[in-house]
Amino acid sequence: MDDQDPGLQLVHLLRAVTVELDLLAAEFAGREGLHPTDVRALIHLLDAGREGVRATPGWLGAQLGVNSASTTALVDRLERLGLVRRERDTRDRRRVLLVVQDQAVTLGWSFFGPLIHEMVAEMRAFDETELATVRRFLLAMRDVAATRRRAQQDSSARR
Amino acid sequence: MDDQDPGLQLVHLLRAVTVELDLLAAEFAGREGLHPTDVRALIHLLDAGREGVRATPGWLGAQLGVNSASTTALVDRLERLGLVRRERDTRDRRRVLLVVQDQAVTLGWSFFGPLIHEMVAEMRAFDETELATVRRFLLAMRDVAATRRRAQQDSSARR
DNA sequence: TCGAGAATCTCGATTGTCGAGACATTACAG
DNA sequence: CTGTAATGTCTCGACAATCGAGATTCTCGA
Repeated sequence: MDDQDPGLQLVHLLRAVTVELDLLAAEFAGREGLHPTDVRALIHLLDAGREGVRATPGWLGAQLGVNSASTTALVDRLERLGLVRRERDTRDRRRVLLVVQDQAVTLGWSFFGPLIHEMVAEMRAFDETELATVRRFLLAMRDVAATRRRAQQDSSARR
Repeated sequence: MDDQDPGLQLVHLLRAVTVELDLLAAEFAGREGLHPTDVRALIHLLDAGREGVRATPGWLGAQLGVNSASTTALVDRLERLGLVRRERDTRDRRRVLLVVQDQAVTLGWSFFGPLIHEMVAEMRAFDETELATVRRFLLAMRDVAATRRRAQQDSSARR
């Protein structure tokens, strides 16, 4: 009935994966009494911690695509939950540094840990060459999306 | 500093792709004056249309993971925007069928069309064997997420 | 020193989401 | 056939996440 083109099939499949992951995150959010945005923020904060990036409200808001008022409210929530702590930057005192608390790491792991574990386990069915191919593919798709997003941001900022 | 494990790398990369796609959808939503949920609904409605599935409010709500009140409000919005039309099912008169309007298809294509096109173009850098590998990989990841989600839904429904 | 610009926060309004429950319809047991 | 349970959708009231506009505090270059 549809999709002879293997390319189209893959696009739909990739989207199906993102749909599933989003629903999984939403489910986790609901169970923990936090909102989908909070989970997304948690992801970025943990990434930042792992990569040694210094997180600030402005940075976080940019990552999530929300405005500054929402970011403040978001950080308030995360702070109230004990997931992050606000700390004035001593160098640039306009800035606030978001310090990820241990509890956030624990919470993040309780959700992502098992998921990651299962995914990595599934990957054992692929040899190194195949994983390299997948990696190349995902990088290409990410770049398409990222490039397209930047282009549209610019064109809307120009108005 | 991190990630010697190629498996972990891939998990993070997969997540990065979903983050980009979500942001892209959010950007599109904001530009068109609709909400992220509306875009997600549009995706599922177009899929249903393409696959010949008869969409109803209950079905749509289940796809999106929102409750019935939100679903009603969502369908109200979509109907007001002229994207779908409500139509009573003559066989089971409790049901309402969601008929996707041409305008929805046009709108969906204006967003997904170029994106899909670029992605398919990028895939020309892969031969058939490689695409088959990617397909196998994505199917595995989707199933991990889907299985995990169902498991957690069941465990929370049991309470 | 002064002014432009950056980073964060406050305020008021809008609106998407939820929980509980109403209503109509269908399915099924007796 | 009849009454009862289950299903699909919608209504209502409350909550809270988000936004736009603007205030505040601070940095940095002229």
